[in-house]
Amino acid sequence: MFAAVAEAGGINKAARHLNTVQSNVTQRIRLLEQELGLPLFHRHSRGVTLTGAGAELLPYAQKIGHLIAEAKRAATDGPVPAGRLCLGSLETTTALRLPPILTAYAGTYGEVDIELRTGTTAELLDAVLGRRIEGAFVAGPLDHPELAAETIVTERLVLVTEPKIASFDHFAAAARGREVKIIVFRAGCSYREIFERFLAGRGLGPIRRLELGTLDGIIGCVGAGIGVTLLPRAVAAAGAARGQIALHEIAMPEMRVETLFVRRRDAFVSSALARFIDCAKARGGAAADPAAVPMATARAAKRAARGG
Amino acid sequence: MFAAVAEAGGINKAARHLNTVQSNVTQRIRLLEQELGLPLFHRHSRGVTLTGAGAELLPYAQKIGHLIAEAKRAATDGPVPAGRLCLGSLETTTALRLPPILTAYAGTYGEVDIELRTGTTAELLDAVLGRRIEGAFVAGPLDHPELAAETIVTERLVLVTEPKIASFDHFAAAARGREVKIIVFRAGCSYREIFERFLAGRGLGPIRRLELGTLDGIIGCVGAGIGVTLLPRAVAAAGAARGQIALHEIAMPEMRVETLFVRRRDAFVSSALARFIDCAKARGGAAADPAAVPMATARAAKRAARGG
DNA sequence: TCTAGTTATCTCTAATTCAGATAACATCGT
DNA sequence: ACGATGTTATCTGAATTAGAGATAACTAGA
Repeated sequence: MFAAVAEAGGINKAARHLNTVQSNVTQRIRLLEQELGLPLFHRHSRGVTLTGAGAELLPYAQKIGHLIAEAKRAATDGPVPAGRLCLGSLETTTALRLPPILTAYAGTYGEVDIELRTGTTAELLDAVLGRRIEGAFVAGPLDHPELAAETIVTERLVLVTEPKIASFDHFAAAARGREVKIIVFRAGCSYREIFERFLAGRGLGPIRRLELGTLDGIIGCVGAGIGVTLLPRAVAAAGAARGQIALHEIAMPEMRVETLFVRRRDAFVSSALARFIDCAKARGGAAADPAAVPMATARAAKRAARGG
Repeated sequence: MFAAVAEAGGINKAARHLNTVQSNVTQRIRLLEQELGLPLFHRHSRGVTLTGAGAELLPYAQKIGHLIAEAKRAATDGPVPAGRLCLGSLETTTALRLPPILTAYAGTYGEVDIELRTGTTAELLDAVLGRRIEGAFVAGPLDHPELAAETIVTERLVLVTEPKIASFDHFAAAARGREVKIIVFRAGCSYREIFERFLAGRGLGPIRRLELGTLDGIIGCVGAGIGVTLLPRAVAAAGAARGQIALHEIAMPEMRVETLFVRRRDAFVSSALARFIDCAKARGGAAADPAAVPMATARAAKRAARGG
């Protein structure tokens, strides 16, 4: 309750947030101050601010609160995954990599309710650090002392064009000085940033953007010559094998991107989360291919994508 | 309360330890189990033992308990040292090094109640790790991830004999095959172990031991030819300067001993403890010399000891 | 001056905690 | 076999505490 008041900046706001009334919060803060023998807040007309002693106490209160919540989770967690699992993922990863992972996981562990939110790498890392989600797929590389990361897949981005473009040089020649339309998943997609920097560095452009929500939509539009895109090779390979699109390797280090799964190092790993990470590592390489039936054929789809 | 029951191994014992009655503890454990929806203990006629879920919960409960205690200390701790300071020290250190530190500290910070317990290095480390004391003087070297250590003094042990023994070789010649009487502070004194290993390694002995509780007692006995001892050079130097005893250097790495002050790395450092560490580092080199008046002359005593 | 925001305090009810007494059970030693 | 001694579970009434509402007092800003 003390932590809630400190974080809300006022007893009233904290009371609303705690689903109780102001008088109650006031009383209990008063009792706490009495027990410690010193004031924890300065009261003024716009709320409260911490005193020195209060500032000393706050990190302990927060840690204690987190530990209590985590203790409950750890104690009630059984060997068989169950309960709610809150995860985060990049838009791109959600569309390209998550479907086979989720279908396999949901099929095996039906007792788990998965809650997924999408965001940028920065947003997701913040959510993980703030314990709002248990883990997230983000773009690497990453080095943070409080986070544990596992590489799910390392992929090579290739330029995807309509089939009649024979090589990257053809594309560059055609695009020089002319408008380039790029097709991306959504704003904030990390591939898009890489793509735009790449084009700008080559003096290609200006750029126009077209946003599409599905992988086959993007491949279809690219195949029809509406624009170009940047996709992991394995993801686009099936389309290329069907002659729908053409792939062009780009020899730049930025074209190697890795997808990581991150979680707080000090947080409890529920069995639901542990099995999810297993699942993600096992099936991370398999892309969502519209032609592939999810469950049993995920492995076959992966082989096909690589071979093609 | 849960943690107390788990640690005591029974509800009854825990109740006594918590200054309450058994029915109360039973009730609250029952409520906790009800809240979590699973049993935490197996009940049997000799008390209780943890279930799997209980074992998961215990470390959290302990951590939470420690954090609550520490939060109180951190919040109520002011910039001016006050309250109780629980420390530990080796017997030898207590006798040789602590007096000037304690008198200086007690003189400056009169509001602090110091509680001191003595023990071996292993006992003291265990007490620090178990949070029963805030810090302790122990013998180095030490490498433990949960402990922070500061070197208080590095000293060189010398053989102390009656004045008429001219050199170590004289002593060795006289002692070979004959009984050697060594004078030590108490069983468990780390100097004693070093000394006995050293004598055994040289084939000297057999050994007889005489225990004395004070430094000047030891020096007096050695001076009277009753036996020999091993002391830090700085400690024995004043006696040697007065011609009471003779010192003999021994060129062995084991004769370098360091005294460390250790504390838990993750524990809150009260201002009382912080100032004590300052004080110990500043005055750690000064030995307790019976001729020196503690307070103001501690520095002078140190100079004299070094110079002699 | 009035309004909208804040915290402090009082009061009454409901919930919880506490301590004691008792019951039920197992273990050990005679 | 039986009692002594230990254990936990349960019931009960008193004491304590938490909870919610109403009101007061205060401040900043319009």
